[in-house]
Amino acid sequence: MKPTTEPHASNFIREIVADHVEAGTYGGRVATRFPPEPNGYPHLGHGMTICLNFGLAQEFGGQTYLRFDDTNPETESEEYARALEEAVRWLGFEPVEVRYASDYFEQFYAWAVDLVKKGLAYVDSQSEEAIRANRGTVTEPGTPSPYRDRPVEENLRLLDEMRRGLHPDGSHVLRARIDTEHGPMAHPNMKLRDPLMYRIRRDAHHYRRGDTWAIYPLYDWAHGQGDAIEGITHSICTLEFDVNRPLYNWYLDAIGIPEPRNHQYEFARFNLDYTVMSKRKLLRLVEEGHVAGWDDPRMPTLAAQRRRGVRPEALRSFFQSLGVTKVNGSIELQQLEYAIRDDLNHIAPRVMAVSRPLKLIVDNLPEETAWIDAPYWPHDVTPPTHAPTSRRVPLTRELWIERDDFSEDPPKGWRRLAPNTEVRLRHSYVIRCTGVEKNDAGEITAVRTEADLSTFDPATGEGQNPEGRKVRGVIHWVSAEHALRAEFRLYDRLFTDPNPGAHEDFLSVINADSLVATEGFVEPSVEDDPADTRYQFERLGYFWQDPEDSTPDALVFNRIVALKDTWGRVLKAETGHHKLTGYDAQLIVHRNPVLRDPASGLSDAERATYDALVDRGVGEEEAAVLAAEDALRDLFEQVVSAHDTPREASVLLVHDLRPALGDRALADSKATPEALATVLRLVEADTLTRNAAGEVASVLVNDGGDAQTIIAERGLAAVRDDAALAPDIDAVLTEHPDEAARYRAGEQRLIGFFMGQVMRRVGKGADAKAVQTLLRERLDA
RNA sequence: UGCCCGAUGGUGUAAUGGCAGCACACCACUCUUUGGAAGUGGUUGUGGAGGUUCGAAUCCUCCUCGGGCAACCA
Repeated sequence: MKPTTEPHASNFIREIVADHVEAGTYGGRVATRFPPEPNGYPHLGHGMTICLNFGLAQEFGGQTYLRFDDTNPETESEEYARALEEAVRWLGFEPVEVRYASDYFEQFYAWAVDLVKKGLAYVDSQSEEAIRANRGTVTEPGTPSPYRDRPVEENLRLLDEMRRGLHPDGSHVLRARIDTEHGPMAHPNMKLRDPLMYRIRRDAHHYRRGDTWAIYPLYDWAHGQGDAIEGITHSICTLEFDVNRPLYNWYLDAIGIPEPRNHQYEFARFNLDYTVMSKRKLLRLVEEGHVAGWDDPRMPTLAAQRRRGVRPEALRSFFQSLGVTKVNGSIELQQLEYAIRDDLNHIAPRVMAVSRPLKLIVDNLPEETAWIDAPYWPHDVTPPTHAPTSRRVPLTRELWIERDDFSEDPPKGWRRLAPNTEVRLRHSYVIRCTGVEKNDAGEITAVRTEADLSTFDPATGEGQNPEGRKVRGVIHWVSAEHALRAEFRLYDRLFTDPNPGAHEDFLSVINADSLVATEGFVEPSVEDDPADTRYQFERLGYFWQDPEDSTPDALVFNRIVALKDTWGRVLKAETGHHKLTGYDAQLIVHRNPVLRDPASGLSDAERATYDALVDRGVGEEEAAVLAAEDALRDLFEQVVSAHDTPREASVLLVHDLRPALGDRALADSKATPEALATVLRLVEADTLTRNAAGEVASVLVNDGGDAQTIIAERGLAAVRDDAALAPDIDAVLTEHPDEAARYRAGEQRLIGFFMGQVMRRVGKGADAKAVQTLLRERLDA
């Protein structure tokens, strides 16, 4: 495996893959796929999926296919497919091969014929409406189609005719014929009510297959099979497909794909605040002209982020920071912005630009231009190798400064220029404001200043503070004579509400100021740089030239991301303007504790059983479980008849045996009543600790056998005498002197830490009470 | 309302019965020729109620809340 720079943060899917690799489930092989439908431009969500799939395979020495899920000719196109492919490469990944679901159509069809022959699929000739109506609802079962038992020969003939385009759209479909214990068309999972496999699209033109096919497979009848054909091991998709998983497996069973085969795992897609991510909504933004196109830098598409100037490194680190879970949530914009800044900070040379110019005149400077050798990098950034470390910046009497950097009536905390105050010109003199010039309208047209010539030496680039005073403010500037004219495009969030999708019309919360274009100036040095140089314009943010619109004669700079703005925060707080990011206080619902009857959910008959159990000494919670679960209660009675301690038996069965079962039925348990009774006897006799009893129960469930043997084999017999425990306790105390000191200093809760350490050393046989007594004795001594 | 999935500070995510940690955000301070970066410190959390256990974010029960599923979309 080739080492990567970014560490692999773990997540639940990675754990599964790692377990499979270690267990050799697929012979150590890992194969993933990125399976987009080419019906839209890829966005950040796709980026996450790309990084997950490719990253996982990369880490475990596996491979990843790019597979276009092009089963719907009506919405898909070559343009989208190319954009998707480009996005993968831009993010830094190379598919082992590019595949198309449409290349598998012949194989899918052969499998479909096979299913028909097996009686597992049929041609349904109901209308679309009838099919929908007969599917039932989430709460009511559906009705089997009158064509469900159509003879195999007829199905075969019709399917062939459908394929050859002999039937109009909508006249027939091919459906899977799924029988379960719930009866036909009655499974609580709607996906399992005879799902459609093929629909007729006679006149649709597929962008790759042309007109060769008159029928097209649906998602479920394509995806798992595509995975199987490619030998995918881990098929990762988003959460909403979890209900499709049983069908995914049903189809694989039906066509006879043996284990070890592809399996589906789901994770939560992420939402980003102040953004929409659905293809439909993005399409509307583009088509209705709310943005300039799919790659408008305000869009969450990868093309847009790229054009904006975001680097793939930043996105990869952002996705990494997000993690992979099954929790539906929303990411704050700052998390993305942090990743972008963090990436740019160490690769972007610092230069000066003025986005909203104001003329400033330094009256006591000489006429001739002074050229200052100004460092590209701040003291705390190590420049990339081979990067130039400085450039020449012209200093003249007339400069442009930022309009926001001067105030006639500065607010509290102002560290910029104001009448009679001093400020440092970045890389140059300390200047003092001596006056302002205004036009007839009273607007400031120029600021007049004088430089303290002792504070800077243009020849050496050395500067020092004036005698006895510390100048805190620093402002950036460009020479009015030498600066290059430029347009600056300042981007902000596209919406004013963190969750635009929650509004009936998401366009109602569109941010009118999401793009502000200004005319300003940039220092002349940029003229000599490669056009794709990413800069930090000091005190403004990270910028680069727009790759579409910028030309040497008409420079256009995109603001990739603003700098973190502590001053802006202070100002807004003081002026009472609430930050856009502020959330409404969450509604706190205080619920009164209610006294609950554990038996409240039981039927009358179960209630009687429950009462009887409680009378025999069984705890209420346990009694409720036993009353509701007949099989478990039968076992309970058998255990009790072997050893008559109902309370203890109920605890063992409900809290130890049942969880050990997991998803399996009780019938799969290998634990005999007699063995369980023995466990109870041993606990009663203090030969077995309660902790170890759970362990024994778990082994009994999985492997059967008798309690005594298991205890002997695993060394689970109770250990409680001081002599046996002392060595381990002493060892733990010696290994953790710091914790011991903290405990003695009053951090009593650390007893839990020590307990854990000792228990881990001795094993489940250790008697917790004895350990604790001994531990306290030692620690208090 | 049937089935499925989920719930840890404001946000994202760790802790796999044993010290509730990390990052973003926020606040304060240090440093600073970027109100950047960096550094130090701090505020804030296991949805609720019971149960099991020496010990529960973790296991069990019920409740609450959120999401998904009834396209000839994927």
